[in-house]
Order: sequence, then structure tokens, then C-alpha cells
Amino acid sequence: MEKLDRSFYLRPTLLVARELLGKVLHKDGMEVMIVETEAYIGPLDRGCHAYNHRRTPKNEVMYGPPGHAYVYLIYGLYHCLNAVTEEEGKACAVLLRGAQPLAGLSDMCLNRFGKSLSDVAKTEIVQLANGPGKLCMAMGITREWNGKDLTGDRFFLRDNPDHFEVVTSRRINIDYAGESKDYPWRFYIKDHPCVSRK
DNA sequence: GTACTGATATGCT
DNA sequence: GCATATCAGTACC
Repeated sequence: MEKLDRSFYLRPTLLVARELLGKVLHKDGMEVMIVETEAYIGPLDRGCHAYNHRRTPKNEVMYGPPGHAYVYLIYGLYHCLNAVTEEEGKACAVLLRGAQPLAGLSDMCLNRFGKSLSDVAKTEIVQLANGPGKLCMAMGITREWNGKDLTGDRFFLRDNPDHFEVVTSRRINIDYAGESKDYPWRFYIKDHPCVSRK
């Protein structure tokens, strides 16, 4: 399977969000398959950190070149991982909301539960990364990874030739976002157990 | 199974 | 001061 290169991210955000489903996120030997994403599109999107051209130290990376990781702290407690899309200056990104663990399960169990793989129940494995905060916890992604290149050697996304049935729906937990809250900018793999919400 | 609560960094008014 | 791109724990069906 081929590593996704810069040109994959240098495309319309909704297309990238849709096509990231089924792709494999790799970090330090751990691998998960992306099953749920959300698009956040720059200045016109009231759900986006960069709405109205808001530019802060926290969201600076979104304004940068595509194919980089935007990692931020939410509610002061959890991290969320995004892939920056489109050309430099556009402030668009795709939030990775959920994933299925594929490899490096013992490392992920330690990161998430502080337990070894043999002490973790099957139902807990499904819940290792079925949410944006959980995904970052399982893979050990913190603000140290903010701005990192997603086409590097330790941290990247791989292609996956398999085909999945995709469901499109509204985004989650952005009720404050006015007219933007109902945009159909969330995508997930149909009937997959690691999707955070139907 | 659903419902409510608390944790608390960052940026806004 | 107040709100938020969340999660885990508790209480109660």
C-alpha cells in the first residue's frame, strides 16, 4: 500500500474527507483504519476554528501547507487530530473522528487504559479509538505532533484499495455553529462498529 | 440502555 | 467571566 503524498491533501476538503475513509493512519508502528471524518472549511464555516479568518497560535497550522497534522486541545483535556487540506492560506482541515485498530494493539492499550493487551476485553478493543479524543489517546498524539508533516516516516497515512459504503451526515457537537451546523460534512463507513455515532 | 456531571486550556466578550 | 470540533464515571431505568 502506498503512502499518500502531498497531492492527495491538495484537493477540495470535502473530497479529501470522503476519501480518507478506509485509509490507514500509521504512527510509530501503530496502525488504525480511519472510519469516520468531518470537514472543517475555513472562514465561511461557523464550526471551524478559522471562521471569519480567525487566526491564533492554536490554529496557525491550518493556514499552512496541506498534508500536515493540526493537533489541538479540546475542553482543556483531550486532543483532536486533523489533516490540513487545500493550498497554503486556505485554513481547511479534516477532523479524524474514529478509527479501527489494526496493528500495535498492545501499545495502544497501554496508552488508553494503562493495561496490557491480554487484560483488555474485546469490547474495549473496539472502543480504543472510536472518537477523536480516544484516537489521539490511543496513538499517543499530543500537541508535540502539531504541525508535523503527514508524509514523513514515523507518522503518515497509507492508501487502502478496499471499497466501503459511505454514509454522509451532519457533524457532531457543533450546535452553536448556526447555519453551519447542518452542513452534511461528516462521513463514515456504513455499519462499522468503530464509528462514534450513527 | 439513556442522562447527567465534572474535568479544565484556549480564545472570545 | 463564558463557551467549546470530548470522555469517563455515576445514577437510574
